[in-house]
Amino acid sequence: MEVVSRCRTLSHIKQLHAHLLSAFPRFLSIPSPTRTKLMDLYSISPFGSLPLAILLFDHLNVPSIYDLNSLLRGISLSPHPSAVYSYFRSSLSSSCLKLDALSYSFALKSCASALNLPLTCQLHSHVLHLGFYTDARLQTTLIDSYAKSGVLDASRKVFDEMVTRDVASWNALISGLAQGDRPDEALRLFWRIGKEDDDVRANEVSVIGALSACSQLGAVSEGRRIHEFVRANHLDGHVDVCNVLIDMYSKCGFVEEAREIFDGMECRRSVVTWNTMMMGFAMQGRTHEAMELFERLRNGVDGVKPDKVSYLAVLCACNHSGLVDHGSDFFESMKVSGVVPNVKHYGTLVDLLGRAGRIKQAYDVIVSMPFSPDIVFWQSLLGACKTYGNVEMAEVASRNLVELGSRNCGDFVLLSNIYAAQSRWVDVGRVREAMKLGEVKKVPGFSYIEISGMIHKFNNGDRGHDKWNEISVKLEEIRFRIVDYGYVAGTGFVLHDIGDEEKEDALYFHSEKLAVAFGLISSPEGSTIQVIKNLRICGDCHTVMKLVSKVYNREIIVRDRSRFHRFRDGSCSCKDYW
DNA sequence: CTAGGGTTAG
Repeated sequence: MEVVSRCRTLSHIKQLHAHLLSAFPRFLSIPSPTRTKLMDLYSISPFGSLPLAILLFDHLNVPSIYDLNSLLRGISLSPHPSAVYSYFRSSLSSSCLKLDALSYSFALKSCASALNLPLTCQLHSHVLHLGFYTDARLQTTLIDSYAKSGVLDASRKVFDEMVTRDVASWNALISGLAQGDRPDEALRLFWRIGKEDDDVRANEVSVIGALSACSQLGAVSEGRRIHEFVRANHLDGHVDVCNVLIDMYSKCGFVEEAREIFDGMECRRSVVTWNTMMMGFAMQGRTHEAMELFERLRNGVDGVKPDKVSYLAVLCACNHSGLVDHGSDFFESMKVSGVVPNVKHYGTLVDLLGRAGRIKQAYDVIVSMPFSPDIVFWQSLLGACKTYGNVEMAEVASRNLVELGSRNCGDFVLLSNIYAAQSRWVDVGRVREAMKLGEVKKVPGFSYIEISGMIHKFNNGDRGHDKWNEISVKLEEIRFRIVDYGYVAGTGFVLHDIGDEEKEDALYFHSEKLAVAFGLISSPEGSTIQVIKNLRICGDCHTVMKLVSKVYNREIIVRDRSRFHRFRDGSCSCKDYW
């Protein structure tokens, strides 16, 4: 058995197998624990020997539950984990095999990866009937399966019902909440670790979940608190923890701090480390630094090579600063180095070409790609058409968006604005009619803003905010001051018009306007206003932000998806944008 | 005898 646990490569396993066959006449006569262990090795080894394990299993006259479980384990780790269920099902009807908690655990895991919610529920009720429900690891698997199927309340329920919880149970729920768009709850749960269950301490997985929640919220102060926790508990020796710290600081707008972590790492950097750092620079438009890192990576530092995400990062960096030719070169060199471009690479290339005004070229890429374009491609092309006033291509893009079933009001508004810019009012009316008829989904706009360590969430047209009176007074003031400055409000952009659903453009701007006004009343003069996770920065909103930064002499940083816009003294770091 | 929780991406 000792020899078995030392097997590290496929040839080791095969040697062992041969050795066992020389001692025993047949595979079937190898005594059970050893035989099962051998199967287990074949089953879970990362060298593609799972088919061999399956072959051996099918060969067994009387497989034990151990044999079955080691097979299920291997399949659940393979690229096709849903195959677990066919073995599971056939064993359900077999009389000689009694499935145990472990078998259910693997079956549940495969449900989660297949996003099969009904089956998850069914297995859950089996588990209850069979009396396996008290098994903590099985319950953790249930939490995870429900979370991956998007039913976080069910995960919570299982979590609350648990009698004895360990770190993994906490982590399963924290990660579930963080990935399921409920980052604030994830953070609250993180700080509860160790407070109610004795002997449970947060570990590296817990902080990874909590930090990824911070990145989503753009909550630096919270992130710093967790960073402190990481240092105090000596968790900063883990590469993955460092990666998430880099990501958190970058996504909150503090690349410098991300860089400090990157440079000061005591453990070896992985590709993910490099990619995360490059993405951080790309988001901020610091293209040079991103490209420099890419070159170092290409020269094989840290013993790692660029992968598809590395190429994506460098493409994003080029996109952000409008370096079309560099971007195209990277795209070509990626193909040469054997990295196959995927949707995201093509998406970035198309966006890059479109923003640079090479609309026809962008269109040619879309129609000649090796796969069919999704909604994002046409949205990106439509955005470029708006910038360059290309009505013909805008109509092509819109037609494709409708065909792909887009219900996003932004797509319609964009087309309408393109017509409006050409004074084609009949067409504008036609688009607005179509919006009313076509059940176009109104995007619930919201944004987060951080002011002295506190995160505030603003909803679309949020008149119910407790500072509403002050905010509305401030909005009026902003309006007058920027009008004095010579700004003429364009279509739909009326600062005091919050909550007016009749004006489609207003749909986008509410939360930004609220957040900026709130920032101006709540933060000390001269300080930076950080608006995080905005709906969309476009057109008039961009203009107004620039003016506010000049008129009020304040820096405003806005994160719009994967881009940071830094408004300062009347200009913006995103020059290629509008 | 075996098991559960994790980071980068248009």
